[in-house]
Amino acid sequence: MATMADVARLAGVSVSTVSYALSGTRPISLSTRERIEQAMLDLGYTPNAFARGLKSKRSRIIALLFPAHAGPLRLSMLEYILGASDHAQERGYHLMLWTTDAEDGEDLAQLAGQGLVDGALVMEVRPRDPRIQVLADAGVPFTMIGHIADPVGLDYTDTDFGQSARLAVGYLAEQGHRRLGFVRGTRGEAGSEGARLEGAFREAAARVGAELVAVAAAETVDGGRAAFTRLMGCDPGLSAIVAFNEHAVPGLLRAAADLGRRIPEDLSIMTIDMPPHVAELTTPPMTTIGPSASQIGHAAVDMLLRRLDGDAAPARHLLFKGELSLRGSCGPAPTTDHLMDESKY
Amino acid sequence: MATMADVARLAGVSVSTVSYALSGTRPISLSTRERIEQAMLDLGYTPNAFARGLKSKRSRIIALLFPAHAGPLRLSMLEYILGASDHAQERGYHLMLWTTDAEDGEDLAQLAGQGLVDGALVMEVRPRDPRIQVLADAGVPFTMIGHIADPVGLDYTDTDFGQSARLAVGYLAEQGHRRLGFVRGTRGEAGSEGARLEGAFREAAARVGAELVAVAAAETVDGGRAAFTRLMGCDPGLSAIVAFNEHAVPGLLRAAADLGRRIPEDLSIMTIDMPPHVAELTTPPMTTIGPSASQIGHAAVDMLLRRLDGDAAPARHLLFKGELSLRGSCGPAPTTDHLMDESKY
DNA sequence: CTGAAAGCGCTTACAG
DNA sequence: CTGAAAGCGCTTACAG
Repeated sequence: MATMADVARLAGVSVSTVSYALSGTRPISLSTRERIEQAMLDLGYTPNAFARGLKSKRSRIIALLFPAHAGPLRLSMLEYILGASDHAQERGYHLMLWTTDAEDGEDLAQLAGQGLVDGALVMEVRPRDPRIQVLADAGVPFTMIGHIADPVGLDYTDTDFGQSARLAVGYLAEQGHRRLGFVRGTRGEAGSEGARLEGAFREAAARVGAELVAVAAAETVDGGRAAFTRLMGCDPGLSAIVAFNEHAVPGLLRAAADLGRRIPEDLSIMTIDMPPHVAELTTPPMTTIGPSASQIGHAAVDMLLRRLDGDAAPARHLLFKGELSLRGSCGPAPTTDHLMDESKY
Repeated sequence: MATMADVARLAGVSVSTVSYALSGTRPISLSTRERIEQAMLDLGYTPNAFARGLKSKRSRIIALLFPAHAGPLRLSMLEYILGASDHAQERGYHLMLWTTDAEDGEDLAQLAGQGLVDGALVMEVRPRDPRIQVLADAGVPFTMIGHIADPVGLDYTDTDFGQSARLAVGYLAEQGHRRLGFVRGTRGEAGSEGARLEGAFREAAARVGAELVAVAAAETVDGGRAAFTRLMGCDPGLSAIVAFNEHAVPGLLRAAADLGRRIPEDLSIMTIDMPPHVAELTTPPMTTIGPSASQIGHAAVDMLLRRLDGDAAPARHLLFKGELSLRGSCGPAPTTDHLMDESKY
């Protein structure tokens, strides 16, 4: 590999001149610049990333913290990762994947201490996520995708849960649904995504005068079945279910089929954050709601790089609107339910 | 951040002694070692990765080349990535994600030239993949997941297509299927995964005396529908379809339903390389065949690290057996077909 | 068993 | 507009 000294020699200048030509941080005469550029081309020169990082204290590497073992995988996770990675590379940064769970914080402190990364993106953030404190202590700037219970002073990107819930419930209400079910995952502690989204749906339902029962489901087929049974136990008359738990969807569908409930004629089902190709696999294909995961990943990188560029503005919280993708799993509420509803009044 | 000089000062030794204590490359007296370890703990010392990389010419970083825009995403890709990342971290390496397509090779040559990575893992390898030459020219050791048309002298891990095809066809033959359909993706040039797997299925079918018709399908719902129509046009009597194209599965299922073909009573469908949670989404759930993606990612890292440790053995080709996961989408061949078959003789 | 010193390839004040 | 030189924080012969 050619070094900067090689380039300087070939161009007949000093290494510092080569360095300045490369960074553009001081004026270089045209003829000198041209000789340097030619020399770099001739030698196939690429600056050594380690020397640069050692001296400049900037590595142009950002870490993506993804706790791979914290739960089942979903395709949307890959979309976040690729959205972030693509944009980091566009901006001239490398993206390093840290998949150790680092729950104890020990490993993560190690990693952060190496000075390898300029900043970090934190995925799958939980209400009291120990990683946040570790990063703060290590002085590593970071942006969250999602957020901890108390995100004051911290940058994050997230789904606009309020808007998503209003959009979903509004659509279902238009279709005549007045009794809704909501299924989240098992990790529903206060402040978790599941809990926040459930709250948003409750509010949205109240706003349109609909009833809502919510249950948690394990991220398995049986979990979905059990959730369906519990929902129907709570409200046998519910006509639509919103699932914030991709892995419970097969169980929901099968339990419904076992009871002879046709979808969408007897029961509507909507899923949150399920990518199109996955949504097409069910029969009928799933109507879904959610923001673009790759867009969120992209925006998280932008937020982080802004901090790395020295922006000292107050913390930003960037929310992304969910979009409704109509497929076949939602339809008008069944008429019999309408009659039942009306007979109550 | 504490430096090695800080540790040396606190422990009352020279920096070189600290360095040797850390690397273990020369004997250090117990008392000295203890003082050094205590000092490192007290200071929360972590070696600076850049200084280490600059001096030692080893970064302990490997790149994972994943062309994010080369086609639609599948969950198994995330499994490869996480399998590789996890194992790299276990072995003390960092994994850097390179998702630029780098088809022209220019970007990739840039990246490889920075000296940032000790080696690379190449995913989604195509028969004549320009990335391979770029890496070879840059002197970056690498391991492929999949392989180019002529992989002589190159390390790779891959699915054992022959075994997978024999297992799949053997199972279908046991169930009485004698006329099979095969659906691959659009990129079916000679030497591609699709072409190789198709060849393996042809051989396996011939071995058990079954007929096989193969078609390509676009990675869309409509692509799947069109493929179904073409298959049925070629052989209206086929009773089982193997899909090496996850994205075409919804179209296949719907086209079959449109013709009133029940699954699995009238038609069996099997999918290659579809993760369990995705396989559960269809009705009935998909019977699948394939190796563990995370295992392949893990093994690819092992292969690469062995080279980085100086292993000069001949190139290794490591094939992984596919496993059959029986779910609901395959069953015995319909009896009417049996009768039709027999009436021919 | 331990230390002093050179040097990896850059960046960046300092000097002209 | 350009150069000589210090120094980033390590590793590793060289010397004892």
